[in-house]
Amino acid sequence: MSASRAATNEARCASEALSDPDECQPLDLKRIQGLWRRVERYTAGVTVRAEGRSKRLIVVSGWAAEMRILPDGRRQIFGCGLPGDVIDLSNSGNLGNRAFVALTRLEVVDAEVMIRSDGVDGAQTANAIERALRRREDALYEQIVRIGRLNAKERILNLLLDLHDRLSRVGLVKEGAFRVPITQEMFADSLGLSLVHINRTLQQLRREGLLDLRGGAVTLRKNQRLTALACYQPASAEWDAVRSVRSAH
Amino acid sequence: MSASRAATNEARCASEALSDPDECQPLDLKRIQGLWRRVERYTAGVTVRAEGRSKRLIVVSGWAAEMRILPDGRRQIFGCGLPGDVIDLSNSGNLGNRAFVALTRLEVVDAEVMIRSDGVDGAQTANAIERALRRREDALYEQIVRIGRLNAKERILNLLLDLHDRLSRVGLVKEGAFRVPITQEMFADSLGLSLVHINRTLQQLRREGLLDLRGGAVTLRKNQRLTALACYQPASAEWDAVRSVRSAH
DNA sequence: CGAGACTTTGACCGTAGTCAATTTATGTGG
DNA sequence: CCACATAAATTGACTACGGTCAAAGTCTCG
Repeated sequence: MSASRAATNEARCASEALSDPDECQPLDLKRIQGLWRRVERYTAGVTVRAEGRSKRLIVVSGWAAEMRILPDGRRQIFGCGLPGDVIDLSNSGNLGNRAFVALTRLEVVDAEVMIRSDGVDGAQTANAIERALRRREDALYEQIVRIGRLNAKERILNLLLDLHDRLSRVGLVKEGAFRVPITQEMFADSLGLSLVHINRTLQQLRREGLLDLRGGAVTLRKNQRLTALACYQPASAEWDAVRSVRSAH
Repeated sequence: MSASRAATNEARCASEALSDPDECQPLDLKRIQGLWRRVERYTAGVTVRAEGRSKRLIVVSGWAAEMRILPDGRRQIFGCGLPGDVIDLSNSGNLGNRAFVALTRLEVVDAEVMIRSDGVDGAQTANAIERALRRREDALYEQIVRIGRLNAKERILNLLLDLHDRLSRVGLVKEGAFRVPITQEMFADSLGLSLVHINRTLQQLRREGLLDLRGGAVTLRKNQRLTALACYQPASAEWDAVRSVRSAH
């Protein structure tokens, strides 16, 4: 596959990701192709830095992970940036540090450039990016529920279902299967578990026929048992919220 | 204490919280007092709803908690809204539900109203609110590290240090002590632990002389041992990020 | 004083972590 | 295309942190 051919495919991905199924227009493909020269490339393992351009990037192809390393070496992965996701490097908060690291070959476009180059539809593109930012924040909440209240099996299934749906939206799921360029160690650091436990739980899930994992590609056997086990449809929080707070001093 | 007197105090809190120590002016107290009639009040246990006004509120006094209840009754608390914090009710994301619940008597002001009523300094107020929103997002990351990679003792100390610093900024820490209107059950649901384990760990921390807990007020014995145990100074993430990713497929 | 919420304690269990070794990819250079 | 080096995945044995269940003790407040 030639480089330019790859470019076209990947642009398609980002375009679909930035368009919500319901209300919004997909981005104009030609425009993204026009941005071809503005694509930044990273190789796996490289940290994405916020130098000499805006701090918001759109992933065109590849995977990135946002993470922190604690002083003693422990690592926490906050989430993954997939094609169509926003990478927001304005992490200059007062609390500690975060870094985005490319997990694969990674291509990104400056969000500002994307908006400006969009002429008439600038506002639309800007909107799409706003929505992507909101999705990213939602993902943080989902991550908290995962590692805060789900057990190992649930965490893994929940994360895989999440990845499935996000990749599905950008056309990266083929016949139920999708690539996951993530080592079990990274799964562990994402889900707050140990490498060994991830391995054993994955095997258990395989034995139970809930998923299929071969050659870096995953297939989920989606059925009611799986989605139930994954706690994937978060229930409405407002029901019992009151009941369980009672008189808080 | 009369109602109007309370109002003055609480306005002071929000004002200080919205001003960062470094660059920004505190809000004009008189203006907040002028908003007195626009304050919304909730009693402990009530869910804050997004009806008939903007979706961003500023906490003037009291505590709120953002949480989700899973279908099977498990609960996850995402974080607390303290005086000066923003409550963002635009949680209409596609993924599940969240709710803000008052943990004490709670007073809030519509952020839009606050900005509009601020005449000349509208932009400044708007900025302060932007910063508060960013702090809130940062808090989500801290929460993920806490429940993802810290053990029970670390989680508790880390959370308490966080609360200490946030309350300190709004003048709610007196001689090292601050009120925490949070039951141990809520600590548990915030930190991803069980009620019983929270209780035992708290006692251990007390025996070790790391903190003092009496009558709903906490005093942290701040020293190097405590901050070290709490993993509270998040290290720079970029150091070894690369080392541990290597070739990710 | 009694009721309900909250905290504390004990006994026991189980999920997940640790350590260490082995097997299986994945790659790279010869 | 094979040999070696390195990263990843897998397995076993053992440990421990934290969960569960159940009961008793406190605190508040009407």
